[in-house]
Order: sequence, then structure tokens, then C-alpha cells
Amino acid sequence: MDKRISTVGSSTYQRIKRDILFGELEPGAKLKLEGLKTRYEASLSTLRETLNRLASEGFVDAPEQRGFFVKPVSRDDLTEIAELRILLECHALELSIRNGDTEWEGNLVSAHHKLHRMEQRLLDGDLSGKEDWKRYDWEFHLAMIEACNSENLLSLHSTLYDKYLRYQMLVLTFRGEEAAVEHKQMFEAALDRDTEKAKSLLEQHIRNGLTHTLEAMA
Amino acid sequence: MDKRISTVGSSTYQRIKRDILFGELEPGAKLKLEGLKTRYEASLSTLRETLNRLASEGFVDAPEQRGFFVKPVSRDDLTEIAELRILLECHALELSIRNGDTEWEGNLVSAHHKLHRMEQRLLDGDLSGKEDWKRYDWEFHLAMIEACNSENLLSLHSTLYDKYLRYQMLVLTFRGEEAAVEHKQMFEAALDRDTEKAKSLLEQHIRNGLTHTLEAMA
DNA sequence: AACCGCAAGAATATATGATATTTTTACTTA
DNA sequence: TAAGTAAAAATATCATATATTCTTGCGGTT
Repeated sequence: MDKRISTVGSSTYQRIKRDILFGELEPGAKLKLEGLKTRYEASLSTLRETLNRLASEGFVDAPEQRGFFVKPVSRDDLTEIAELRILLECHALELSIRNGDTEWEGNLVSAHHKLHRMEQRLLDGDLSGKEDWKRYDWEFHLAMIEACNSENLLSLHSTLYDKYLRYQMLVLTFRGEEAAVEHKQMFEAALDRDTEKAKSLLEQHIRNGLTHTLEAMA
Repeated sequence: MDKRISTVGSSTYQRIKRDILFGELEPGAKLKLEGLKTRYEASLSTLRETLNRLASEGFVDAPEQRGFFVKPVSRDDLTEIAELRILLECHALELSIRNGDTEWEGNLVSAHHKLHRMEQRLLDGDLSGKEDWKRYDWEFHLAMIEACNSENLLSLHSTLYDKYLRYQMLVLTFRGEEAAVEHKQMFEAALDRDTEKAKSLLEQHIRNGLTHTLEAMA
């Protein structure tokens, strides 16, 4: 279907970003170029390009002449990110519910189904697929807002989602049951085109996740 | 006061970004590395780092293996950006009015004063300072929301502001009188801590600018 | 005239090595 | 302990080289 994107640059970008999101590169850690070179088998130039991209997205700090560092984490930062995600995602959801056609509904049903199956498996104790869970959760949240009709909005949201995800991965404790119920309710409200209900459920969903993560961080 | 930031990298970044915002590099234009090399007197590696940063901020397109292009413009894109700016800036304004202390008020008064003076000069026909006007407008809008207490929000807003500004610069027609009045009203409402009024004035201010710019683009 | 495929030329992506600066670290001295 | 500094480490920048990948123009075909 889609031809594999396989330049050294883009794959290095994905790998480093992934390692930051999943905590394999620890918050605040110094990113020494020599080290990265052997770890990711890429040249200096390629690495610097990658790190510059990550820096402008906010996953890396790059103080002038002092190299690169994994972005540190903090409770305040997490709170800011969650609040922004609420603001943007609720807005996008409203637009999406207003504009979504049958195609959108179909995608949403499918995304929720896949997420739901995965959640059942997780609740049954099969913890083999942390990465998969992340993917399905992302695809569900994306499917909800995908019809918002604003590329700019989707792109900002995607970055925020990743930042928020990083904190979840850091504390590594899931809300399993509750989150699954919330997903289901949101999903149904969206399909019903009940904008206000869907928005308030989504806000509560993110806020619950925030509280949960903040507690785990303490 | 502030020590001059003068690495080749950061100054190249600022110059290219400025040239995109002010239309000196035309929307959609191919950015050939050889050309940039002579124009900005920087090496290939430095240029690629810079272009990667600009690409992830959305000022440059970088399709795989096909080099770099100045981000094209479109009416839809402008509309999306204006709507997002309304969403984020109004939200930030609300927080700022809630949290702002006397220090914030002082800054705001000063920023408005400077902007106002500049607007008077412009209305008197002294069109010498397009760049300056931009700076004062920016400083005013920033001063309004600066107390919102969210670095993440301020950073997103700053990028959006620049994207919006680019369209204004492209059509090069100012709303002079009206904009000046709107600025004054917003300013006063903010100082009065009249959140709802300030927000709705701000929304209208941006929406008017959008309409105006869209008309000029047609 | 429109369409196809292909070779030459242009441009990009990536790597390597070199140099000038700046930042850190470690050590010395007051 | 504080301050100062020389050596070591790391960064920023550049020039060059090579392999790939685009783009373009030319014939040949329908």
C-alpha cells in the first residue's frame, strides 16, 4: 500500500523520538553526538538535522553551543500539556461532529472496535502489547477528530498527544477499566452527534488521566 | 543587557524565517541548497539544520528526497490559522486576566502605549516602519496573554502569530484606524479584568483581520 | 499530438574528516 | 573554600566526496 519511507534521516528521527516517548532516553539526559552516532548508526550531519527537528517540536532542548538534551519533565509541564490537549481536542471534536460524514462514522466505529478489543485483552492480563495499546488509543482519538477539517489543528494536536503520552509511559500505570468505559461513552456520544456530551466526556477523560498520572509521579 | 546570540545557525534561522514571513522568499518557491548557500553564506549542513527546524514549525515543506520549498499559502490555510489563533489567544487571555498581577498591568500599559504611538504615526502617513509596526503589534498581543502561566501555550501562540502575520505581510494592506480602536478597547477591557468582553473583542479583532486579509487575497 | 521509456544531468541525502570555538573538567594556588 | 586556569572534551561549522533519487529532454511509438 504505502511505500516504505526509508531514508536514514526519517528513520533516525522516528527512532529517537520513540526512545524519548518511551523513556528509553531519560528526561534531562545529555545527548552526546558521539554516543548517538554509534547507537543509531547515522552520521553527524543526519543526527544534527534530526535533533534540530525534535528541538523545535519540543522533545529536545538545545541551548546554544551546549549540545542537546532530552526535554526534562515536570508536573507543571504535564499540567500545561493536558490543559492544551483539552482545549484543542475538544474544539476539534466539536468541528468533527459537525462535519463528519458517513465515512468518518465508519472509521470511528472501526477504530473504537480495535481499541476496545485491545483493552479487553489488557484487562485480561495480557500485557504483551504496550506499543500496540498506544497505537490503538492514538488511532481512536484521531478518528474522533479527524473530520475537523483543519490540517493545522490536527498537526498541533498530534504533537500534544505525543507529549502527553510520554508522561503516561513514564509512570507506566494504566487506568484500564475506567479508561475503557470513558472511551466507550465518548464514542457513543460522538456517533449520536451529541456535541456537548462528547466534549464534556472527553474533557473529563483527559482530566482523569492527568490526575492519575500526577499521582503516580508523586 | 542580553548577550548577542551570534552563532551562524541561529542567525541563518532568523534571516530565512524573516524572509519567509515578509514574502522575500515567495510562497511555494523551491529552496535550492546551492542558492541559499551563497545568499546566506552558510554551509550545507548548517542550512539543512535550519530548514529542518523551519519545516517542523510549518514554514517550509520538505517532501522526502525532493528538497525544501517555502510553504505555499491558501485561503483555507489562513482561515485555519486565524481560527486557531482565536482559540488559543482567547484562552490565554482569560488565564492571563485571571492571573495577571500589577507587574503584568504595567507591561501591558507600556506595550499599548508604544503600539498606540506607532499607530498614530502610521495614520499620519508615516509608513516608514513596517517592521516596527509588526514588532509593536506583537509585543502588545504578547503582553496581553503573557501572564497565562503556560510556556507551552505561549510557544504555540507565537508560532501561530507568525503564520498569521505572514499573510498580513503578503497582502500589505493595513486596517489602520479600525485596528487601532480595537486594540484600545481590548486593552481597556483587559485592564478592567472584564474577561468576557476582552475575549469577545479579541475574537472580533482577529476575525476582522481575517476577513480583511481574505478580501485582499481575492 | 499525446504517451511511453530511458539516458544524461541536476539535486539531494548521507558520510567523513578537518578546524575554530566554547564548555567542562581537573588541578593548582591563594 | 574560592578562584583561576590549562588541558581535555564537545560543539558548531565547513569543505568534500559518493551514492541515490529526481528531473528533463529526446526519440520512438501509437
